[in-house]
Amino acid sequence: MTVSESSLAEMLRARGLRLTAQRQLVLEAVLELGHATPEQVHSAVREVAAGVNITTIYRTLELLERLGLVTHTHLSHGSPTYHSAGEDTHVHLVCRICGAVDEVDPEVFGPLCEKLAAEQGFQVDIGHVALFGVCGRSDCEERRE
Amino acid sequence: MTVSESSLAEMLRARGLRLTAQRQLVLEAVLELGHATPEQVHSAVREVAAGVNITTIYRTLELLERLGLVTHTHLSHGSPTYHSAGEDTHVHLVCRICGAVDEVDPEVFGPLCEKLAAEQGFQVDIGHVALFGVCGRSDCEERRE
DNA sequence: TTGTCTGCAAAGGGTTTGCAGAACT
DNA sequence: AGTTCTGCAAACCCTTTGCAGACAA
Repeated sequence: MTVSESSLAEMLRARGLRLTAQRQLVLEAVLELGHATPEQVHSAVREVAAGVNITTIYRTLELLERLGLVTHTHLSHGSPTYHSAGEDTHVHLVCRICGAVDEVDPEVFGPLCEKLAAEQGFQVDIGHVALFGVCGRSDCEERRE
Repeated sequence: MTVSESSLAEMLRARGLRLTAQRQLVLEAVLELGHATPEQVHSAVREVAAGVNITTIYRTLELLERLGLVTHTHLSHGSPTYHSAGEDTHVHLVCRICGAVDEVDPEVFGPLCEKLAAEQGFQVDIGHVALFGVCGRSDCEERRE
């Protein structure tokens, strides 16, 4: 995490941009939360710095995405969710019943991606994939959100 | 198409609901358009019946979905797209560059689904799947929307 | 100091809701 | 006639934009 913090400073500097408390806090929040909507990031940041505006969250998430530090995915209806764009790329499994979001190794997608590339010339963007369905949890129904 | 029309009447009647011109038009539009946002369905319906309100489109799409006649998917940012819930289930490939939406046989997903079911107990909802990536079209860039 | 960043307020797009009149059965 | 459905208008949620003051470099 501290690694990303310092690289944030460097990446910003390299582009003539500035390191601010807000930017550090937003990045930290995304890294900690795992999958979070702008709203959730906002809440997390607010716990540390109450005055931060939601507008800043949106602008900062966009910036961090341009810098390649985070990515977003549309896990279902409504707001997108942001997560770190680290090496640990993963595919999302979203449960239609309870809303749980599981992650699976993109490895599982290998054969499929190759097939699509070969037959359709389509390059799948693995980090952006979300599969909807029903999770196998025994308490799935109860967890319904 | 006429088949769906009459079954629409039956399905509605069976639930004490009513068949209206608007409902027939919305269903027709979805069937014809293939993949359409509420906005696009609205435009299509308006060409036949000018006075239909966007509110009615939303309410009708929701109804048709409850009846199992159509489904929706989130192909990218913004509005969802609706399509018929017929037998021709398909998976969507959305190009991040030009926005094209291709369809592929869900067959391709068979092995993956089995693996996820076996290893994670997750039942993938095939009709709801959208994969993002880059299509192989030679004129992809130019088609950019 | 200088140009970037932030907060605030307001606008914008898409979707939903309340209500009274219109329409289906 | 009795309900359901529709159109209209307004409310809502989420996101973006304009602008002046705050702040990093």
